[in-house]
Amino acid sequence: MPEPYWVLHVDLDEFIAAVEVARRPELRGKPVVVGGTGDPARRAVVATASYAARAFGVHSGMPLRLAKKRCPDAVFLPTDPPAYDRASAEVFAVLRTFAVVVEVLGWDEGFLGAHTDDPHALAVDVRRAVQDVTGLVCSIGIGDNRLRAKLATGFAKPAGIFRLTRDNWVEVMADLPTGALWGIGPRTSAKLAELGVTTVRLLAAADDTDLAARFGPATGPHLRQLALGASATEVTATPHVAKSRSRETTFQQDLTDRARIDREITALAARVAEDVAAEGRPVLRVAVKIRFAPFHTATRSTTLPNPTRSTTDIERAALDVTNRFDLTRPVRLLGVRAEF
DNA sequence: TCTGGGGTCCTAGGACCC
DNA sequence: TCTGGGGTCCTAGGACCC
Repeated sequence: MPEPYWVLHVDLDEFIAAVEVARRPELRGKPVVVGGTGDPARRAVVATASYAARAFGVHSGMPLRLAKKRCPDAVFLPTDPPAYDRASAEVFAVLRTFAVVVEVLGWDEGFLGAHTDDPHALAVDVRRAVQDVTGLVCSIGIGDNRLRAKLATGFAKPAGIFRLTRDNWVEVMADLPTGALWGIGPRTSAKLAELGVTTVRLLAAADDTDLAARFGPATGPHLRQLALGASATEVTATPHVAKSRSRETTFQQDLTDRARIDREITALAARVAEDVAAEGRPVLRVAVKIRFAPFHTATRSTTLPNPTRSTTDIERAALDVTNRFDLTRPVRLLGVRAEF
């Protein structure tokens, strides 16, 4: 009899903070907040907070200023993406030593597809190997599909292993708010609540026609599938091919000078062109993103007359698109994106 | 609590064509 | 006369995730 197929979701605990602590052992166990330049007075957010800092109510995505307020004694560190790239590569190298298919989801998480009679034993082995080789601690979710494996990890943390399948789905998930599902965020959760759908159980029992009317023909019914715990099972090692490349900057002081805006757009377009050149694929569209003070975001884009890899073409297109905005309001962020 | 940076996918309206 | 219906592309925005 063939061994059953399992999906494992491996997720590093407090990854970025853990990488920083690994090279500064004196910080172990202390509140550590990594984000921006490490200066909590500047416009930036928390990339990762250590568990000790989370105890003070600090979490990812929170403005550094607020993190400083909640946890004044925390050590604030700048982000160092190359260091996280290296640590991530080490972790995935360990995962690939196992007889599994490895799919990268991000710096600090991935899926494993495995044929095994004992997924728990496999998870124990993987967790030990990752810690032995890299010093980093991970949690592992075991599922009979991708969604359940991913959600299981949330119950496994920190440093644990949890199994979520069709057998315990209702018991574990049914009474949780819809926002507990992977793919339902605050907006969708609030809209569902307007329909009286507050829990996973109620969403699972909702009417597809009603959901389609509110969320669109594909998204509506898809939401109910999430509540049933249904999802794809396939894990693929095929490397991800980017569909776009972008660069954006939030300015410490809002921009009002038009010439300055054009210079910044040109610089961003040049950086994007550099990234694109490394990719070697021609660009089909160019988009510009502008966030006006206090926080309203607009985008404009254009399909290029001809596919191009040329820096000047990309810069010119970005400047043309920029011209289509009303630039009388102060600008907080500028971004340029190239699509393949 | 004044909210980064880098991505992806879906929706919807209008243009345009047959 | 002022009107069908389907298909596809373009564009802007919304929402989500790490």
